[in-house]
Amino acid sequence: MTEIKQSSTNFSNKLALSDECSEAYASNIIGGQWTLVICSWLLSGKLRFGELKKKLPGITERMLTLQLRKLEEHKIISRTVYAEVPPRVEYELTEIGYGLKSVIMELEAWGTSHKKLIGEQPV
Amino acid sequence: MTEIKQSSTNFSNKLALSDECSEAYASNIIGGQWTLVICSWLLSGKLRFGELKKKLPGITERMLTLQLRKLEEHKIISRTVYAEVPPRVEYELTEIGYGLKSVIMELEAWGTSHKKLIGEQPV
DNA sequence: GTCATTACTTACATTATTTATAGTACCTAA
DNA sequence: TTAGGTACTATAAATAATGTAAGTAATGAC
Repeated sequence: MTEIKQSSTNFSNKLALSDECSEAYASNIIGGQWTLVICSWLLSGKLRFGELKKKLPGITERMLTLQLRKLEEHKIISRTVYAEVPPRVEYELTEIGYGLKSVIMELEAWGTSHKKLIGEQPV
Repeated sequence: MTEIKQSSTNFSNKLALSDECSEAYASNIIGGQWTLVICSWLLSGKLRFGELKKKLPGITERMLTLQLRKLEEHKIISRTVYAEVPPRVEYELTEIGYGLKSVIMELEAWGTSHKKLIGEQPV
């Protein structure tokens, strides 16, 4: 967020990886702290800024804004502003955004079984 | 890596999210810069430290070590040391680690189509 | 004795991401 | 006139992740 330093090694590493590995590319896009959770909420329908905020306990408005902007920039969500007062802004998954559904489901399934495995660990 | 500050807001946010969202949990585990790429290389068989290093242009030994340690800690890979000189260490996916295959494939598919979509964007 | 090889470790520096806190514009309703 | 709701923005600070550079142990080849 804020500003990325395009001369950093980190930047060029990410670029190179993204270039040759689609999974690294995808991970860079959706890897943010709240990104996937936002998407998974949006999977069940459009939501307003304030509604998302309520669903994500602990997120700051700044973080939510940043993540939404990033998602919008990557065409994963669309943003609709209604010229009302007080303002109303709705966020909705785009088609490619909705395509994340299977990714999210796989991740969720894996996460669940991993949690279970670790939980079973003999102490 | 290094040390996580367990009193930070970030830490408790991650904990809370991981707790209620398996996809956020999974993302925390495999979200590292090189994690998925390492796993995807290991999907096709065990590899030595030096072999991995060659396959990941740009990674430093420190980073590779850190990521491997983290993966090992999460039981995603196993580490076998052969008492030889010079030393030989092999890394291999565990069963749960191998379970990441479908996650990786979904991510890769999504990444590919996203790349294509963005590439088509009218300038 | 010296060098090469391998898989690391250590100390430190830099960059990136996340959090904290306060403030803004707009109109409405009291 | 004042307060209130909504969706933000600005700035600074804290935390986390990554990178740089150098060094280590063991042993066999020379």
